[in-house]
Amino acid sequence: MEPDKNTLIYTIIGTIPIGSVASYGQVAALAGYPQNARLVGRLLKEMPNDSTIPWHRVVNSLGKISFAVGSDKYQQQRQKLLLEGVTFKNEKVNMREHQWL
DNA sequence: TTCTTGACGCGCA
DNA sequence: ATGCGCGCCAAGA
Repeated sequence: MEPDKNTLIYTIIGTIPIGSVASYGQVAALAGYPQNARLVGRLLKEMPNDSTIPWHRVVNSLGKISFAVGSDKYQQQRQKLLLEGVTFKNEKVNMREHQWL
Protein backbone atom coordinates (compact mmCIF):
# COMPACT_ATOMS: atom_id res chain seq x y z
CA MET A 1 0.00 0.00 0.00
CA GLU A 2 1.08 3.62 -0.34
CA PRO A 3 0.71 5.27 3.09
CA ASP A 4 2.14 8.59 1.92
CA LYS A 5 -0.82 10.81 1.01
CA ASN A 6 -3.19 8.80 3.14
CA THR A 7 -1.23 9.18 6.36
CA LEU A 8 -0.65 12.86 5.78
CA ILE A 9 -4.32 13.50 5.08
CA TYR A 10 -5.48 11.46 8.05
CA THR A 11 -2.99 13.27 10.28
CA ILE A 12 -4.24 16.66 9.16
CA ILE A 13 -7.86 15.73 9.74
CA GLY A 14 -6.84 14.51 13.16
CA THR A 15 -5.69 18.00 14.07
CA ILE A 16 -9.07 19.59 13.44
CA PRO A 17 -10.14 20.70 16.93
CA ILE A 18 -13.41 19.60 18.51
CA GLY A 19 -16.21 21.99 17.74
CA SER A 20 -14.78 23.12 14.42
CA VAL A 21 -14.95 21.87 10.86
CA ALA A 22 -12.79 22.06 7.75
CA SER A 23 -13.64 21.64 4.07
CA TYR A 24 -12.32 18.86 1.86
CA GLY A 25 -10.56 21.49 -0.16
CA GLN A 26 -8.82 22.97 2.88
CA VAL A 27 -7.53 19.62 4.02
CA ALA A 28 -6.34 18.83 0.52
CA ALA A 29 -4.56 22.17 0.30
CA LEU A 30 -2.84 21.70 3.66
CA ALA A 31 -1.70 18.28 2.50
CA GLY A 32 -0.13 19.87 -0.53
CA TYR A 33 -2.84 19.02 -3.05
CA PRO A 34 -4.77 22.23 -3.60
CA GLN A 35 -7.18 21.54 -6.45
CA ASN A 36 -7.77 17.98 -5.44
CA ALA A 37 -10.48 17.98 -2.80
CA ARG A 38 -11.80 14.75 -4.26
CA LEU A 39 -8.69 12.99 -3.06
CA VAL A 40 -9.72 13.68 0.53
CA GLY A 41 -13.26 12.49 0.01
CA ARG A 42 -12.04 9.32 -1.64
CA LEU A 43 -9.67 8.49 1.19
CA LEU A 44 -12.34 9.05 3.81
CA LYS A 45 -14.65 6.78 1.86
CA GLU A 46 -12.08 4.03 1.80
CA MET A 47 -10.96 4.56 5.36
CA PRO A 48 -11.36 1.62 7.78
CA ASN A 49 -14.40 1.87 10.06
CA ASP A 50 -12.31 1.15 13.12
CA SER A 51 -10.20 4.27 12.58
CA THR A 52 -10.46 6.99 15.20
CA ILE A 53 -10.05 9.95 12.87
CA PRO A 54 -12.70 12.68 13.21
CA TRP A 55 -13.99 12.33 9.62
CA HIS A 56 -17.22 14.02 10.69
CA ARG A 57 -15.41 17.36 11.03
CA VAL A 58 -15.00 17.53 7.27
CA VAL A 59 -17.78 19.13 5.24
CA ASN A 60 -17.88 20.76 1.81
CA SER A 61 -16.97 24.39 1.18
CA LEU A 62 -20.60 25.41 1.60
CA GLY A 63 -20.65 24.01 5.11
CA LYS A 64 -22.98 21.20 4.11
CA ILE A 65 -22.59 17.49 4.81
CA SER A 66 -21.71 15.59 1.66
CA PHE A 67 -24.45 12.98 1.97
CA ALA A 68 -28.07 13.06 1.01
CA VAL A 69 -30.10 14.90 3.62
CA GLY A 70 -31.86 12.33 5.77
CA SER A 71 -29.58 9.49 4.69
CA ASP A 72 -28.07 7.28 7.36
CA LYS A 73 -24.57 8.68 6.94
CA TYR A 74 -25.94 12.20 7.00
CA GLN A 75 -27.66 11.66 10.32
CA GLN A 76 -24.55 10.11 11.79
CA GLN A 77 -22.26 12.98 10.86
CA ARG A 78 -24.78 15.61 11.93
CA GLN A 79 -25.25 13.93 15.28
CA LYS A 80 -21.51 13.70 15.94
CA LEU A 81 -21.12 17.38 15.16
CA LEU A 82 -24.06 18.39 17.31
CA LEU A 83 -22.53 16.47 20.20
CA GLU A 84 -19.39 18.57 19.80
CA GLY A 85 -21.41 21.74 19.94
CA VAL A 86 -21.51 22.51 16.25
CA THR A 87 -24.64 24.39 15.28
CA PHE A 88 -26.54 24.25 11.98
CA LYS A 89 -28.61 26.64 9.95
CA ASN A 90 -30.84 25.02 7.34
CA GLU A 91 -28.80 21.84 6.99
CA LYS A 92 -25.60 23.92 6.84
CA VAL A 93 -22.96 24.40 9.52
CA ASN A 94 -22.68 27.94 10.90
CA MET A 95 -19.24 28.40 9.39
CA ARG A 96 -18.79 31.82 10.97
CA GLU A 97 -18.50 30.10 14.33
CA HIS A 98 -17.03 26.73 13.54
CA GLN A 99 -14.79 27.12 10.53
CA TRP A 100 -11.29 25.90 11.29
CA LEU A 101 -8.53 28.38 10.28
C1' DT B 1 -7.62 0.00 -22.00
C1' DT B 2 -11.47 3.26 -22.23
C1' DC B 3 -15.63 5.17 -19.97
C1' DT B 4 -18.08 6.39 -15.91
C1' DT B 5 -18.25 7.86 -10.97
C1' DG B 6 -17.82 10.64 -7.27
C1' DA B 7 -17.48 12.16 1.05
C1' DC B 8 -15.28 18.51 -4.18
C1' DG B 9 -14.65 23.45 -5.65
C1' DC B 10 -14.65 27.56 -8.34
C1' DG B 11 -16.15 30.90 -11.72
C1' DC B 12 -20.01 32.73 -14.13
C1' DA B 13 -24.84 33.69 -15.50
C1' DA C 1 -29.25 32.10 -3.30
C1' DT C 2 -29.29 28.53 -7.25
C1' DG C 3 -27.79 26.08 -11.22
C1' DC C 4 -24.32 24.76 -14.78
C1' DG C 5 -19.93 23.69 -16.77
C1' DC C 6 -15.34 22.39 -16.22
C1' DG C 7 -11.10 20.88 -13.89
C1' DC C 8 -9.08 17.09 -10.91
C1' DC C 9 -7.79 12.20 -10.58
C1' DA C 10 -7.97 7.49 -8.68
C1' DA C 11 -11.11 3.45 -8.37
C1' DG C 12 -14.49 0.43 -10.54
C1' DA C 13 -16.95 -1.59 -14.33
